[in-house]
Amino acid sequence: MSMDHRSGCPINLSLEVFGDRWSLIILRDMIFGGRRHFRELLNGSMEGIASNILADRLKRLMELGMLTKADDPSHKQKAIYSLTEMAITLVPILAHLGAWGRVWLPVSEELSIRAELLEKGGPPLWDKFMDELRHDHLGMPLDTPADATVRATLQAAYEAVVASKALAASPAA
Amino acid sequence: MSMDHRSGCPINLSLEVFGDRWSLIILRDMIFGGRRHFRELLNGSMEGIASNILADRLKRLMELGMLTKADDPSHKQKAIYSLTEMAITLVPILAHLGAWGRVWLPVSEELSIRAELLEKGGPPLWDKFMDELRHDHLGMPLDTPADATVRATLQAAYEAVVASKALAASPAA
DNA sequence: AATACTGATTGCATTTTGCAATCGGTTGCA
DNA sequence: TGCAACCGATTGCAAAATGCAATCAGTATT
Repeated sequence: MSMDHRSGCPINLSLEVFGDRWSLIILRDMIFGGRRHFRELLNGSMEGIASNILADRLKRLMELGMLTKADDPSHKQKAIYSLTEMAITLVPILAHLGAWGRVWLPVSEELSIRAELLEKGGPPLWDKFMDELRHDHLGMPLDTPADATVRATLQAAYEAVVASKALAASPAA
Repeated sequence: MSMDHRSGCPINLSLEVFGDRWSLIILRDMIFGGRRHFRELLNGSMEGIASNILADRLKRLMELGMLTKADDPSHKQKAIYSLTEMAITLVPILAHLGAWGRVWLPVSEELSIRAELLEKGGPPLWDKFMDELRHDHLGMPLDTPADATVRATLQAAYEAVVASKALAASPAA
C-alpha cells in the first residue's frame, strides 16, 4: 500500500480514487452501458476518451481494486474487464450524482432518462441493479431470478427516448 | 451559458463541475468545517491547497453558481464566501462519498468520525444539517428551532476523538 | 511606527492531459 | 494465401493544469 495520501479524510481519499475527469466516466459506461472491452469503452463513450488515457485509467482502476481483467475465451487477444464489489457499490453515488446533475445542470433528455429512472426507483432499484451487476461481473447467483432486469429497463427507456426524438425530427418519414 | 460540454449526460456534467482534485475539498471544508474566509480555507484544509489554486477554484465555483462572495462588515478587505442552494444539496452526495470511502479506503479514525455520524443519521440528519446550512449561508429561518445543531454535534464528536487520541499518546500526563 | 493579517497575484518548474499516429498481433473473409 | 479490419495498447509531442515560493497593497493590532 502506498502511503502518499494527502490526508486520511474519507472524502479526500475517495477523490483520490475517482476525482478526475475520466475514471468515473469509464465506470459509468461499464456499469450502465454494459461495456466490457477496450474498444467498446473507446468508441462507446460520448465524451470521446483518448486511447492512451483509457489505457492509463484502466490500469489505475485495476491497481486500486476497482476492476479486474481476464482473457476473453472467444478471442485470443481480447481482454474483458469486470467490476469488483468496490466498484459496484458506487451505484448509489452515481445515482445521486445523476439526480443532482438533472436538477442543476443543462442535461440532455435522452442522456438523463437513466438517471431519472434510477432516481424514481430509489434504493430498492439500486439494490436490484447491483445484484445484477454482481451476477454479470462476479458470477454470483441472482437473489431474485427476475424476469425483467433493471439493466434491460434502463436500456429500453433510453432507446425509446432516442426513437421518439428521431420521429419528431422527421415527421414526414 | 458556455456550450463547450463534452456531453449532456448528468454524470458527465457533474464531473465537469467538481471532477478535479480540489473543488470538492473546498466545498467539504465550507460545509462541514464552517470555513467562510480565504485564509481559513488556505490554512484549514489538511491537504494543503496552494493559494493560487484556491483563488482559481473559488472564482470558478462562483461562476458555476455554487458560491457567492460578499464583504465582511467587520473587516473592510475581508471577503466572506457563502454556499448556494446548489452547493448545499451536495450534502447527500458527500455523505455517500464519505460512507463509501470509510468502507473501501484507508481512512483515519479522527477524520472519518463525521462521515460515520452522517451515515448513521441518514437522510433525516442530512436534511436537518442542510437546513442549518441554509440558515447560516442563505439567511433562511430554521424549520425547527433546534436546541442542538448537527453542526455542533459533528464538531464535538471530532474533538472527542482527537482528545482521546492525545490522551492515549501521553497516559502519564 | 512597526508588525501581522487580509484576499489575492506573479513567475516558474514540474506534472498531467489531450491528440494523432502508430504498433505487433489476431481474426474473418475472399 | 492474401489482406483488410479489428484487438489492446504505446509513443511522441504540445498544451494545460498543478505546486511552490515569493510578493503585493490594503487593513487591523500593538
